[in-house]
Amino acid sequence: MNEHIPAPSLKRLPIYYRRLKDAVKEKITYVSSDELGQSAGVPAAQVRKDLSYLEEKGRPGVGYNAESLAKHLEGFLGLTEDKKAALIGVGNLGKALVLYPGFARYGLSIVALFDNDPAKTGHTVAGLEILPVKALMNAVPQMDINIGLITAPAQAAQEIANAMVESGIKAIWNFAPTRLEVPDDVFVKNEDLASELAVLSHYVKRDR
Amino acid sequence: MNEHIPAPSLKRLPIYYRRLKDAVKEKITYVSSDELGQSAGVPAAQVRKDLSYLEEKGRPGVGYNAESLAKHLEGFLGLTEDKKAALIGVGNLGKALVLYPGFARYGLSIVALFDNDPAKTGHTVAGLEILPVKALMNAVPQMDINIGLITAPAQAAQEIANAMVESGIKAIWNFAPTRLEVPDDVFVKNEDLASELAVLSHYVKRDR
DNA sequence: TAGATTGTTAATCGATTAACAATC
DNA sequence: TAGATTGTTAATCGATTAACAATC
Repeated sequence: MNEHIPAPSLKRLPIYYRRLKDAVKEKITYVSSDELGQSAGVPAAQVRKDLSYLEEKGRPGVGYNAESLAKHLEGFLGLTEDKKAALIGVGNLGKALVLYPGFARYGLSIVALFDNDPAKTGHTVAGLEILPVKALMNAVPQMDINIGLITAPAQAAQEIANAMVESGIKAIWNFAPTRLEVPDDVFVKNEDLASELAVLSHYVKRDR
Repeated sequence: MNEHIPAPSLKRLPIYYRRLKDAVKEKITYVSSDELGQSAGVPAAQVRKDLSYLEEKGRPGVGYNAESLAKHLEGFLGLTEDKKAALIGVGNLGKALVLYPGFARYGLSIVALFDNDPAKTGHTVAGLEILPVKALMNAVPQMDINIGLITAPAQAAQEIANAMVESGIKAIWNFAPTRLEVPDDVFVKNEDLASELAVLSHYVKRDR
């Protein structure tokens, strides 16, 4: 209830959210924990446990009100707040994330691009001019940026993280395959495609 | 030892691997579990436990032989085998993954692109012609493809998965935000950026 | 030998799941 | 009322961590 929600539960909430939005679109009023569980591949009990960390309650014998729970999740997950992000490292992955329309649905907009390569600065991607990293310091307060995306090579990542921290960013989404040293009050979410690939890779190898 | 390695352990192995390769580059012969742990943000005991699922042993009082353990991990993770992938859904995310050079390092090469949008088929990305999805059936055995990447919209994902299964693909990396129904012998790794974003988002929201 | 670090066992921690009274 | 499904507690499961004898 008032406990801290575990990360695994938190990650399932957007899945439930999508299922609820689908239900709303189909004019279905109530969705059961069993149905929500199927969308995420977990048992109904898990869903109920996950939702027990929220304030919203279901109706015994009926299920959860799709519209109301979806709204609640929007608030809880912060989907409606406009989260503004700066992206540093405009390589292929960086470009893709800028052009990826999927983030907007979850309230994230990338509003500024940075790169230390002079061959890149000045150019434009998705209508945004690529700025030198030293411009970050002013841009963060000015544009009200609260998230930093690192899509630069591993060697450059720590230096970029330092610049982000210095500029006042408190949440970093790190796509570079390296561990970042940051102060305790800065949150880092590492996204390591190689780690994920390892699981697939190991499976494929075993398979023959 | 002969137990099945847990997924969390498996995901840490590529991180240790990178640290070992760095050590090799710097001509360091031995690396301790403590050093490996620092690169992954876990305690030394965790590293030793993770490595206990492999055959390779460390030397008490000394550490792990960097070159030898790196080699072993390459084999265990299947990094050296050329894993060939077909990518279906050549939108922004799809394009990015095709152009992303990071995969090659882990033995994955995307060798064929598919899309059902006739406006896209025939065009070329990274030297690969985009083919209609119905061409998958022949391409998989012909090109020895063993992994399928789905970067299409959610609505199209299940149909694409069906085509992949029918063509003989046994491992699917699904970037579409939906759960796929597949036979038991097909492995699906879901990659849900919205789930990951939820963790960041929730943190940012709390933060103010 | 003394110091360092391993491999492994046992203890701990935290997440998942089963079970069921409460309730719509 | 009968049937369905919730919220929550307790049991289970599995991963992490501490501890330490073994060993280089």
